[in-house]
Amino acid sequence: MLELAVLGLLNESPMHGYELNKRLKGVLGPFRAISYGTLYPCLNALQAAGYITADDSASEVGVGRRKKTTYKLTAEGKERLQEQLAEGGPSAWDDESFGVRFAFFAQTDAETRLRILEGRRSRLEERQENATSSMSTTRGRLDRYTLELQRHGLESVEREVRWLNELIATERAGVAARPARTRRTATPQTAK
Amino acid sequence: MLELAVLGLLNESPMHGYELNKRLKGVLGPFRAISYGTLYPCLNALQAAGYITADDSASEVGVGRRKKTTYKLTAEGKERLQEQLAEGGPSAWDDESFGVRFAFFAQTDAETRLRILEGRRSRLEERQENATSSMSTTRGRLDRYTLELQRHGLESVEREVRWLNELIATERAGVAARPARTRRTATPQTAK
DNA sequence: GCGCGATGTATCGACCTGATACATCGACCT
DNA sequence: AGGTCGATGTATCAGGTCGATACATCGCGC
Repeated sequence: MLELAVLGLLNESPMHGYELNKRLKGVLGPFRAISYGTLYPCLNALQAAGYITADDSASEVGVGRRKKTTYKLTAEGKERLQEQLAEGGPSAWDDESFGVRFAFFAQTDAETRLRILEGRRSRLEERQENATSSMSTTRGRLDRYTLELQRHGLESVEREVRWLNELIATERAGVAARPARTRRTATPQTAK
Repeated sequence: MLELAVLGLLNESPMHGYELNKRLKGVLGPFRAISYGTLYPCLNALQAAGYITADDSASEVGVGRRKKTTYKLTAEGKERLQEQLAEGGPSAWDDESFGVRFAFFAQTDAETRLRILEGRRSRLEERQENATSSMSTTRGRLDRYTLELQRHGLESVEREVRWLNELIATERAGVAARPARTRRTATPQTAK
């Protein structure tokens, strides 16, 4: 999750932890930043796994120099990123994950984009059912505020579904225009 | 946070951990349930602090009886709940907290309701500014999808602000109708 | 009489957050 | 020059939370 975001950002250009964090909040939401207590351990793990390198540019000029560490993707890191982007499984429809996956859609192939969009939509529809069924169960026994909160929540979900519908339609139109061309030996998909 | 939700729910009626968890998901979002790994430790802490009691109804009929623990608010617990409800500080405008605070608005006095609603709104407006300013900074350098994500996020925030505006208007009208009557010696407010 | 899904309690490792600490840099003020 | 202040930059830790997992009982239908 965070791993994907970091890899994707570093793929655009190498940068410091601090800048990474700022860019991250533009990608994760676009609100909601993550904390350094999460980022730095993640960076260390990524480095240990060989997906990124950490150039410590302080070697010059001896003491007192400000510590700056520039992180860069390795070849393995790029491969890893491609893997992650291609994998559009159920974990990608979560609130948290979806935003990140979507943010890197430009680097994702059309098939995966569609799968993620549709997965997200069905996840949302599932929620609508849960909510409406639980509302009819507790029929009228809630106070005004609780009711209003649920109504607003439900409306938000409906809005997101409509948004997804538009996106899906656009994607399909795009796919129809240049059919299944992703410059890659199409791994034979089991139809539907 | 979770503490408030548990206290508020138990104030309506005593219940088991399992039911508590189900009700919680009706209150926290109304999506997003919390896990038992969070709930039970919290219940234990609450019990240790003397805010709730845990009646273990298995004492009868000897062995093999199914374990059921009914949690109930104590007098201290009710006091604690009132404290928590009255305290409408900055921590209450967070995404997570706000939903819970709102769900118990029926038990909250009008003044606090208004403070929380307005605090939430200013929090949201702050976000709008951040987002729009960072958008003009990175002017045009984002791809189509990132842009679309930000646009949608911003639109959601705008919608919530409008929602809050309506709620605030309603609250004010209500306060105007029965002026400052909360059956409680009005602690002399510094005007405005 | 037997399986199966809902009810019910509980814990553990892995992960994340918010607070905190420390240090340097550039810019502006006096 | 000297000073303060906010942004940049790296890092850790206690405490809280999640998801998975384990166990056991209840009521129901077949």
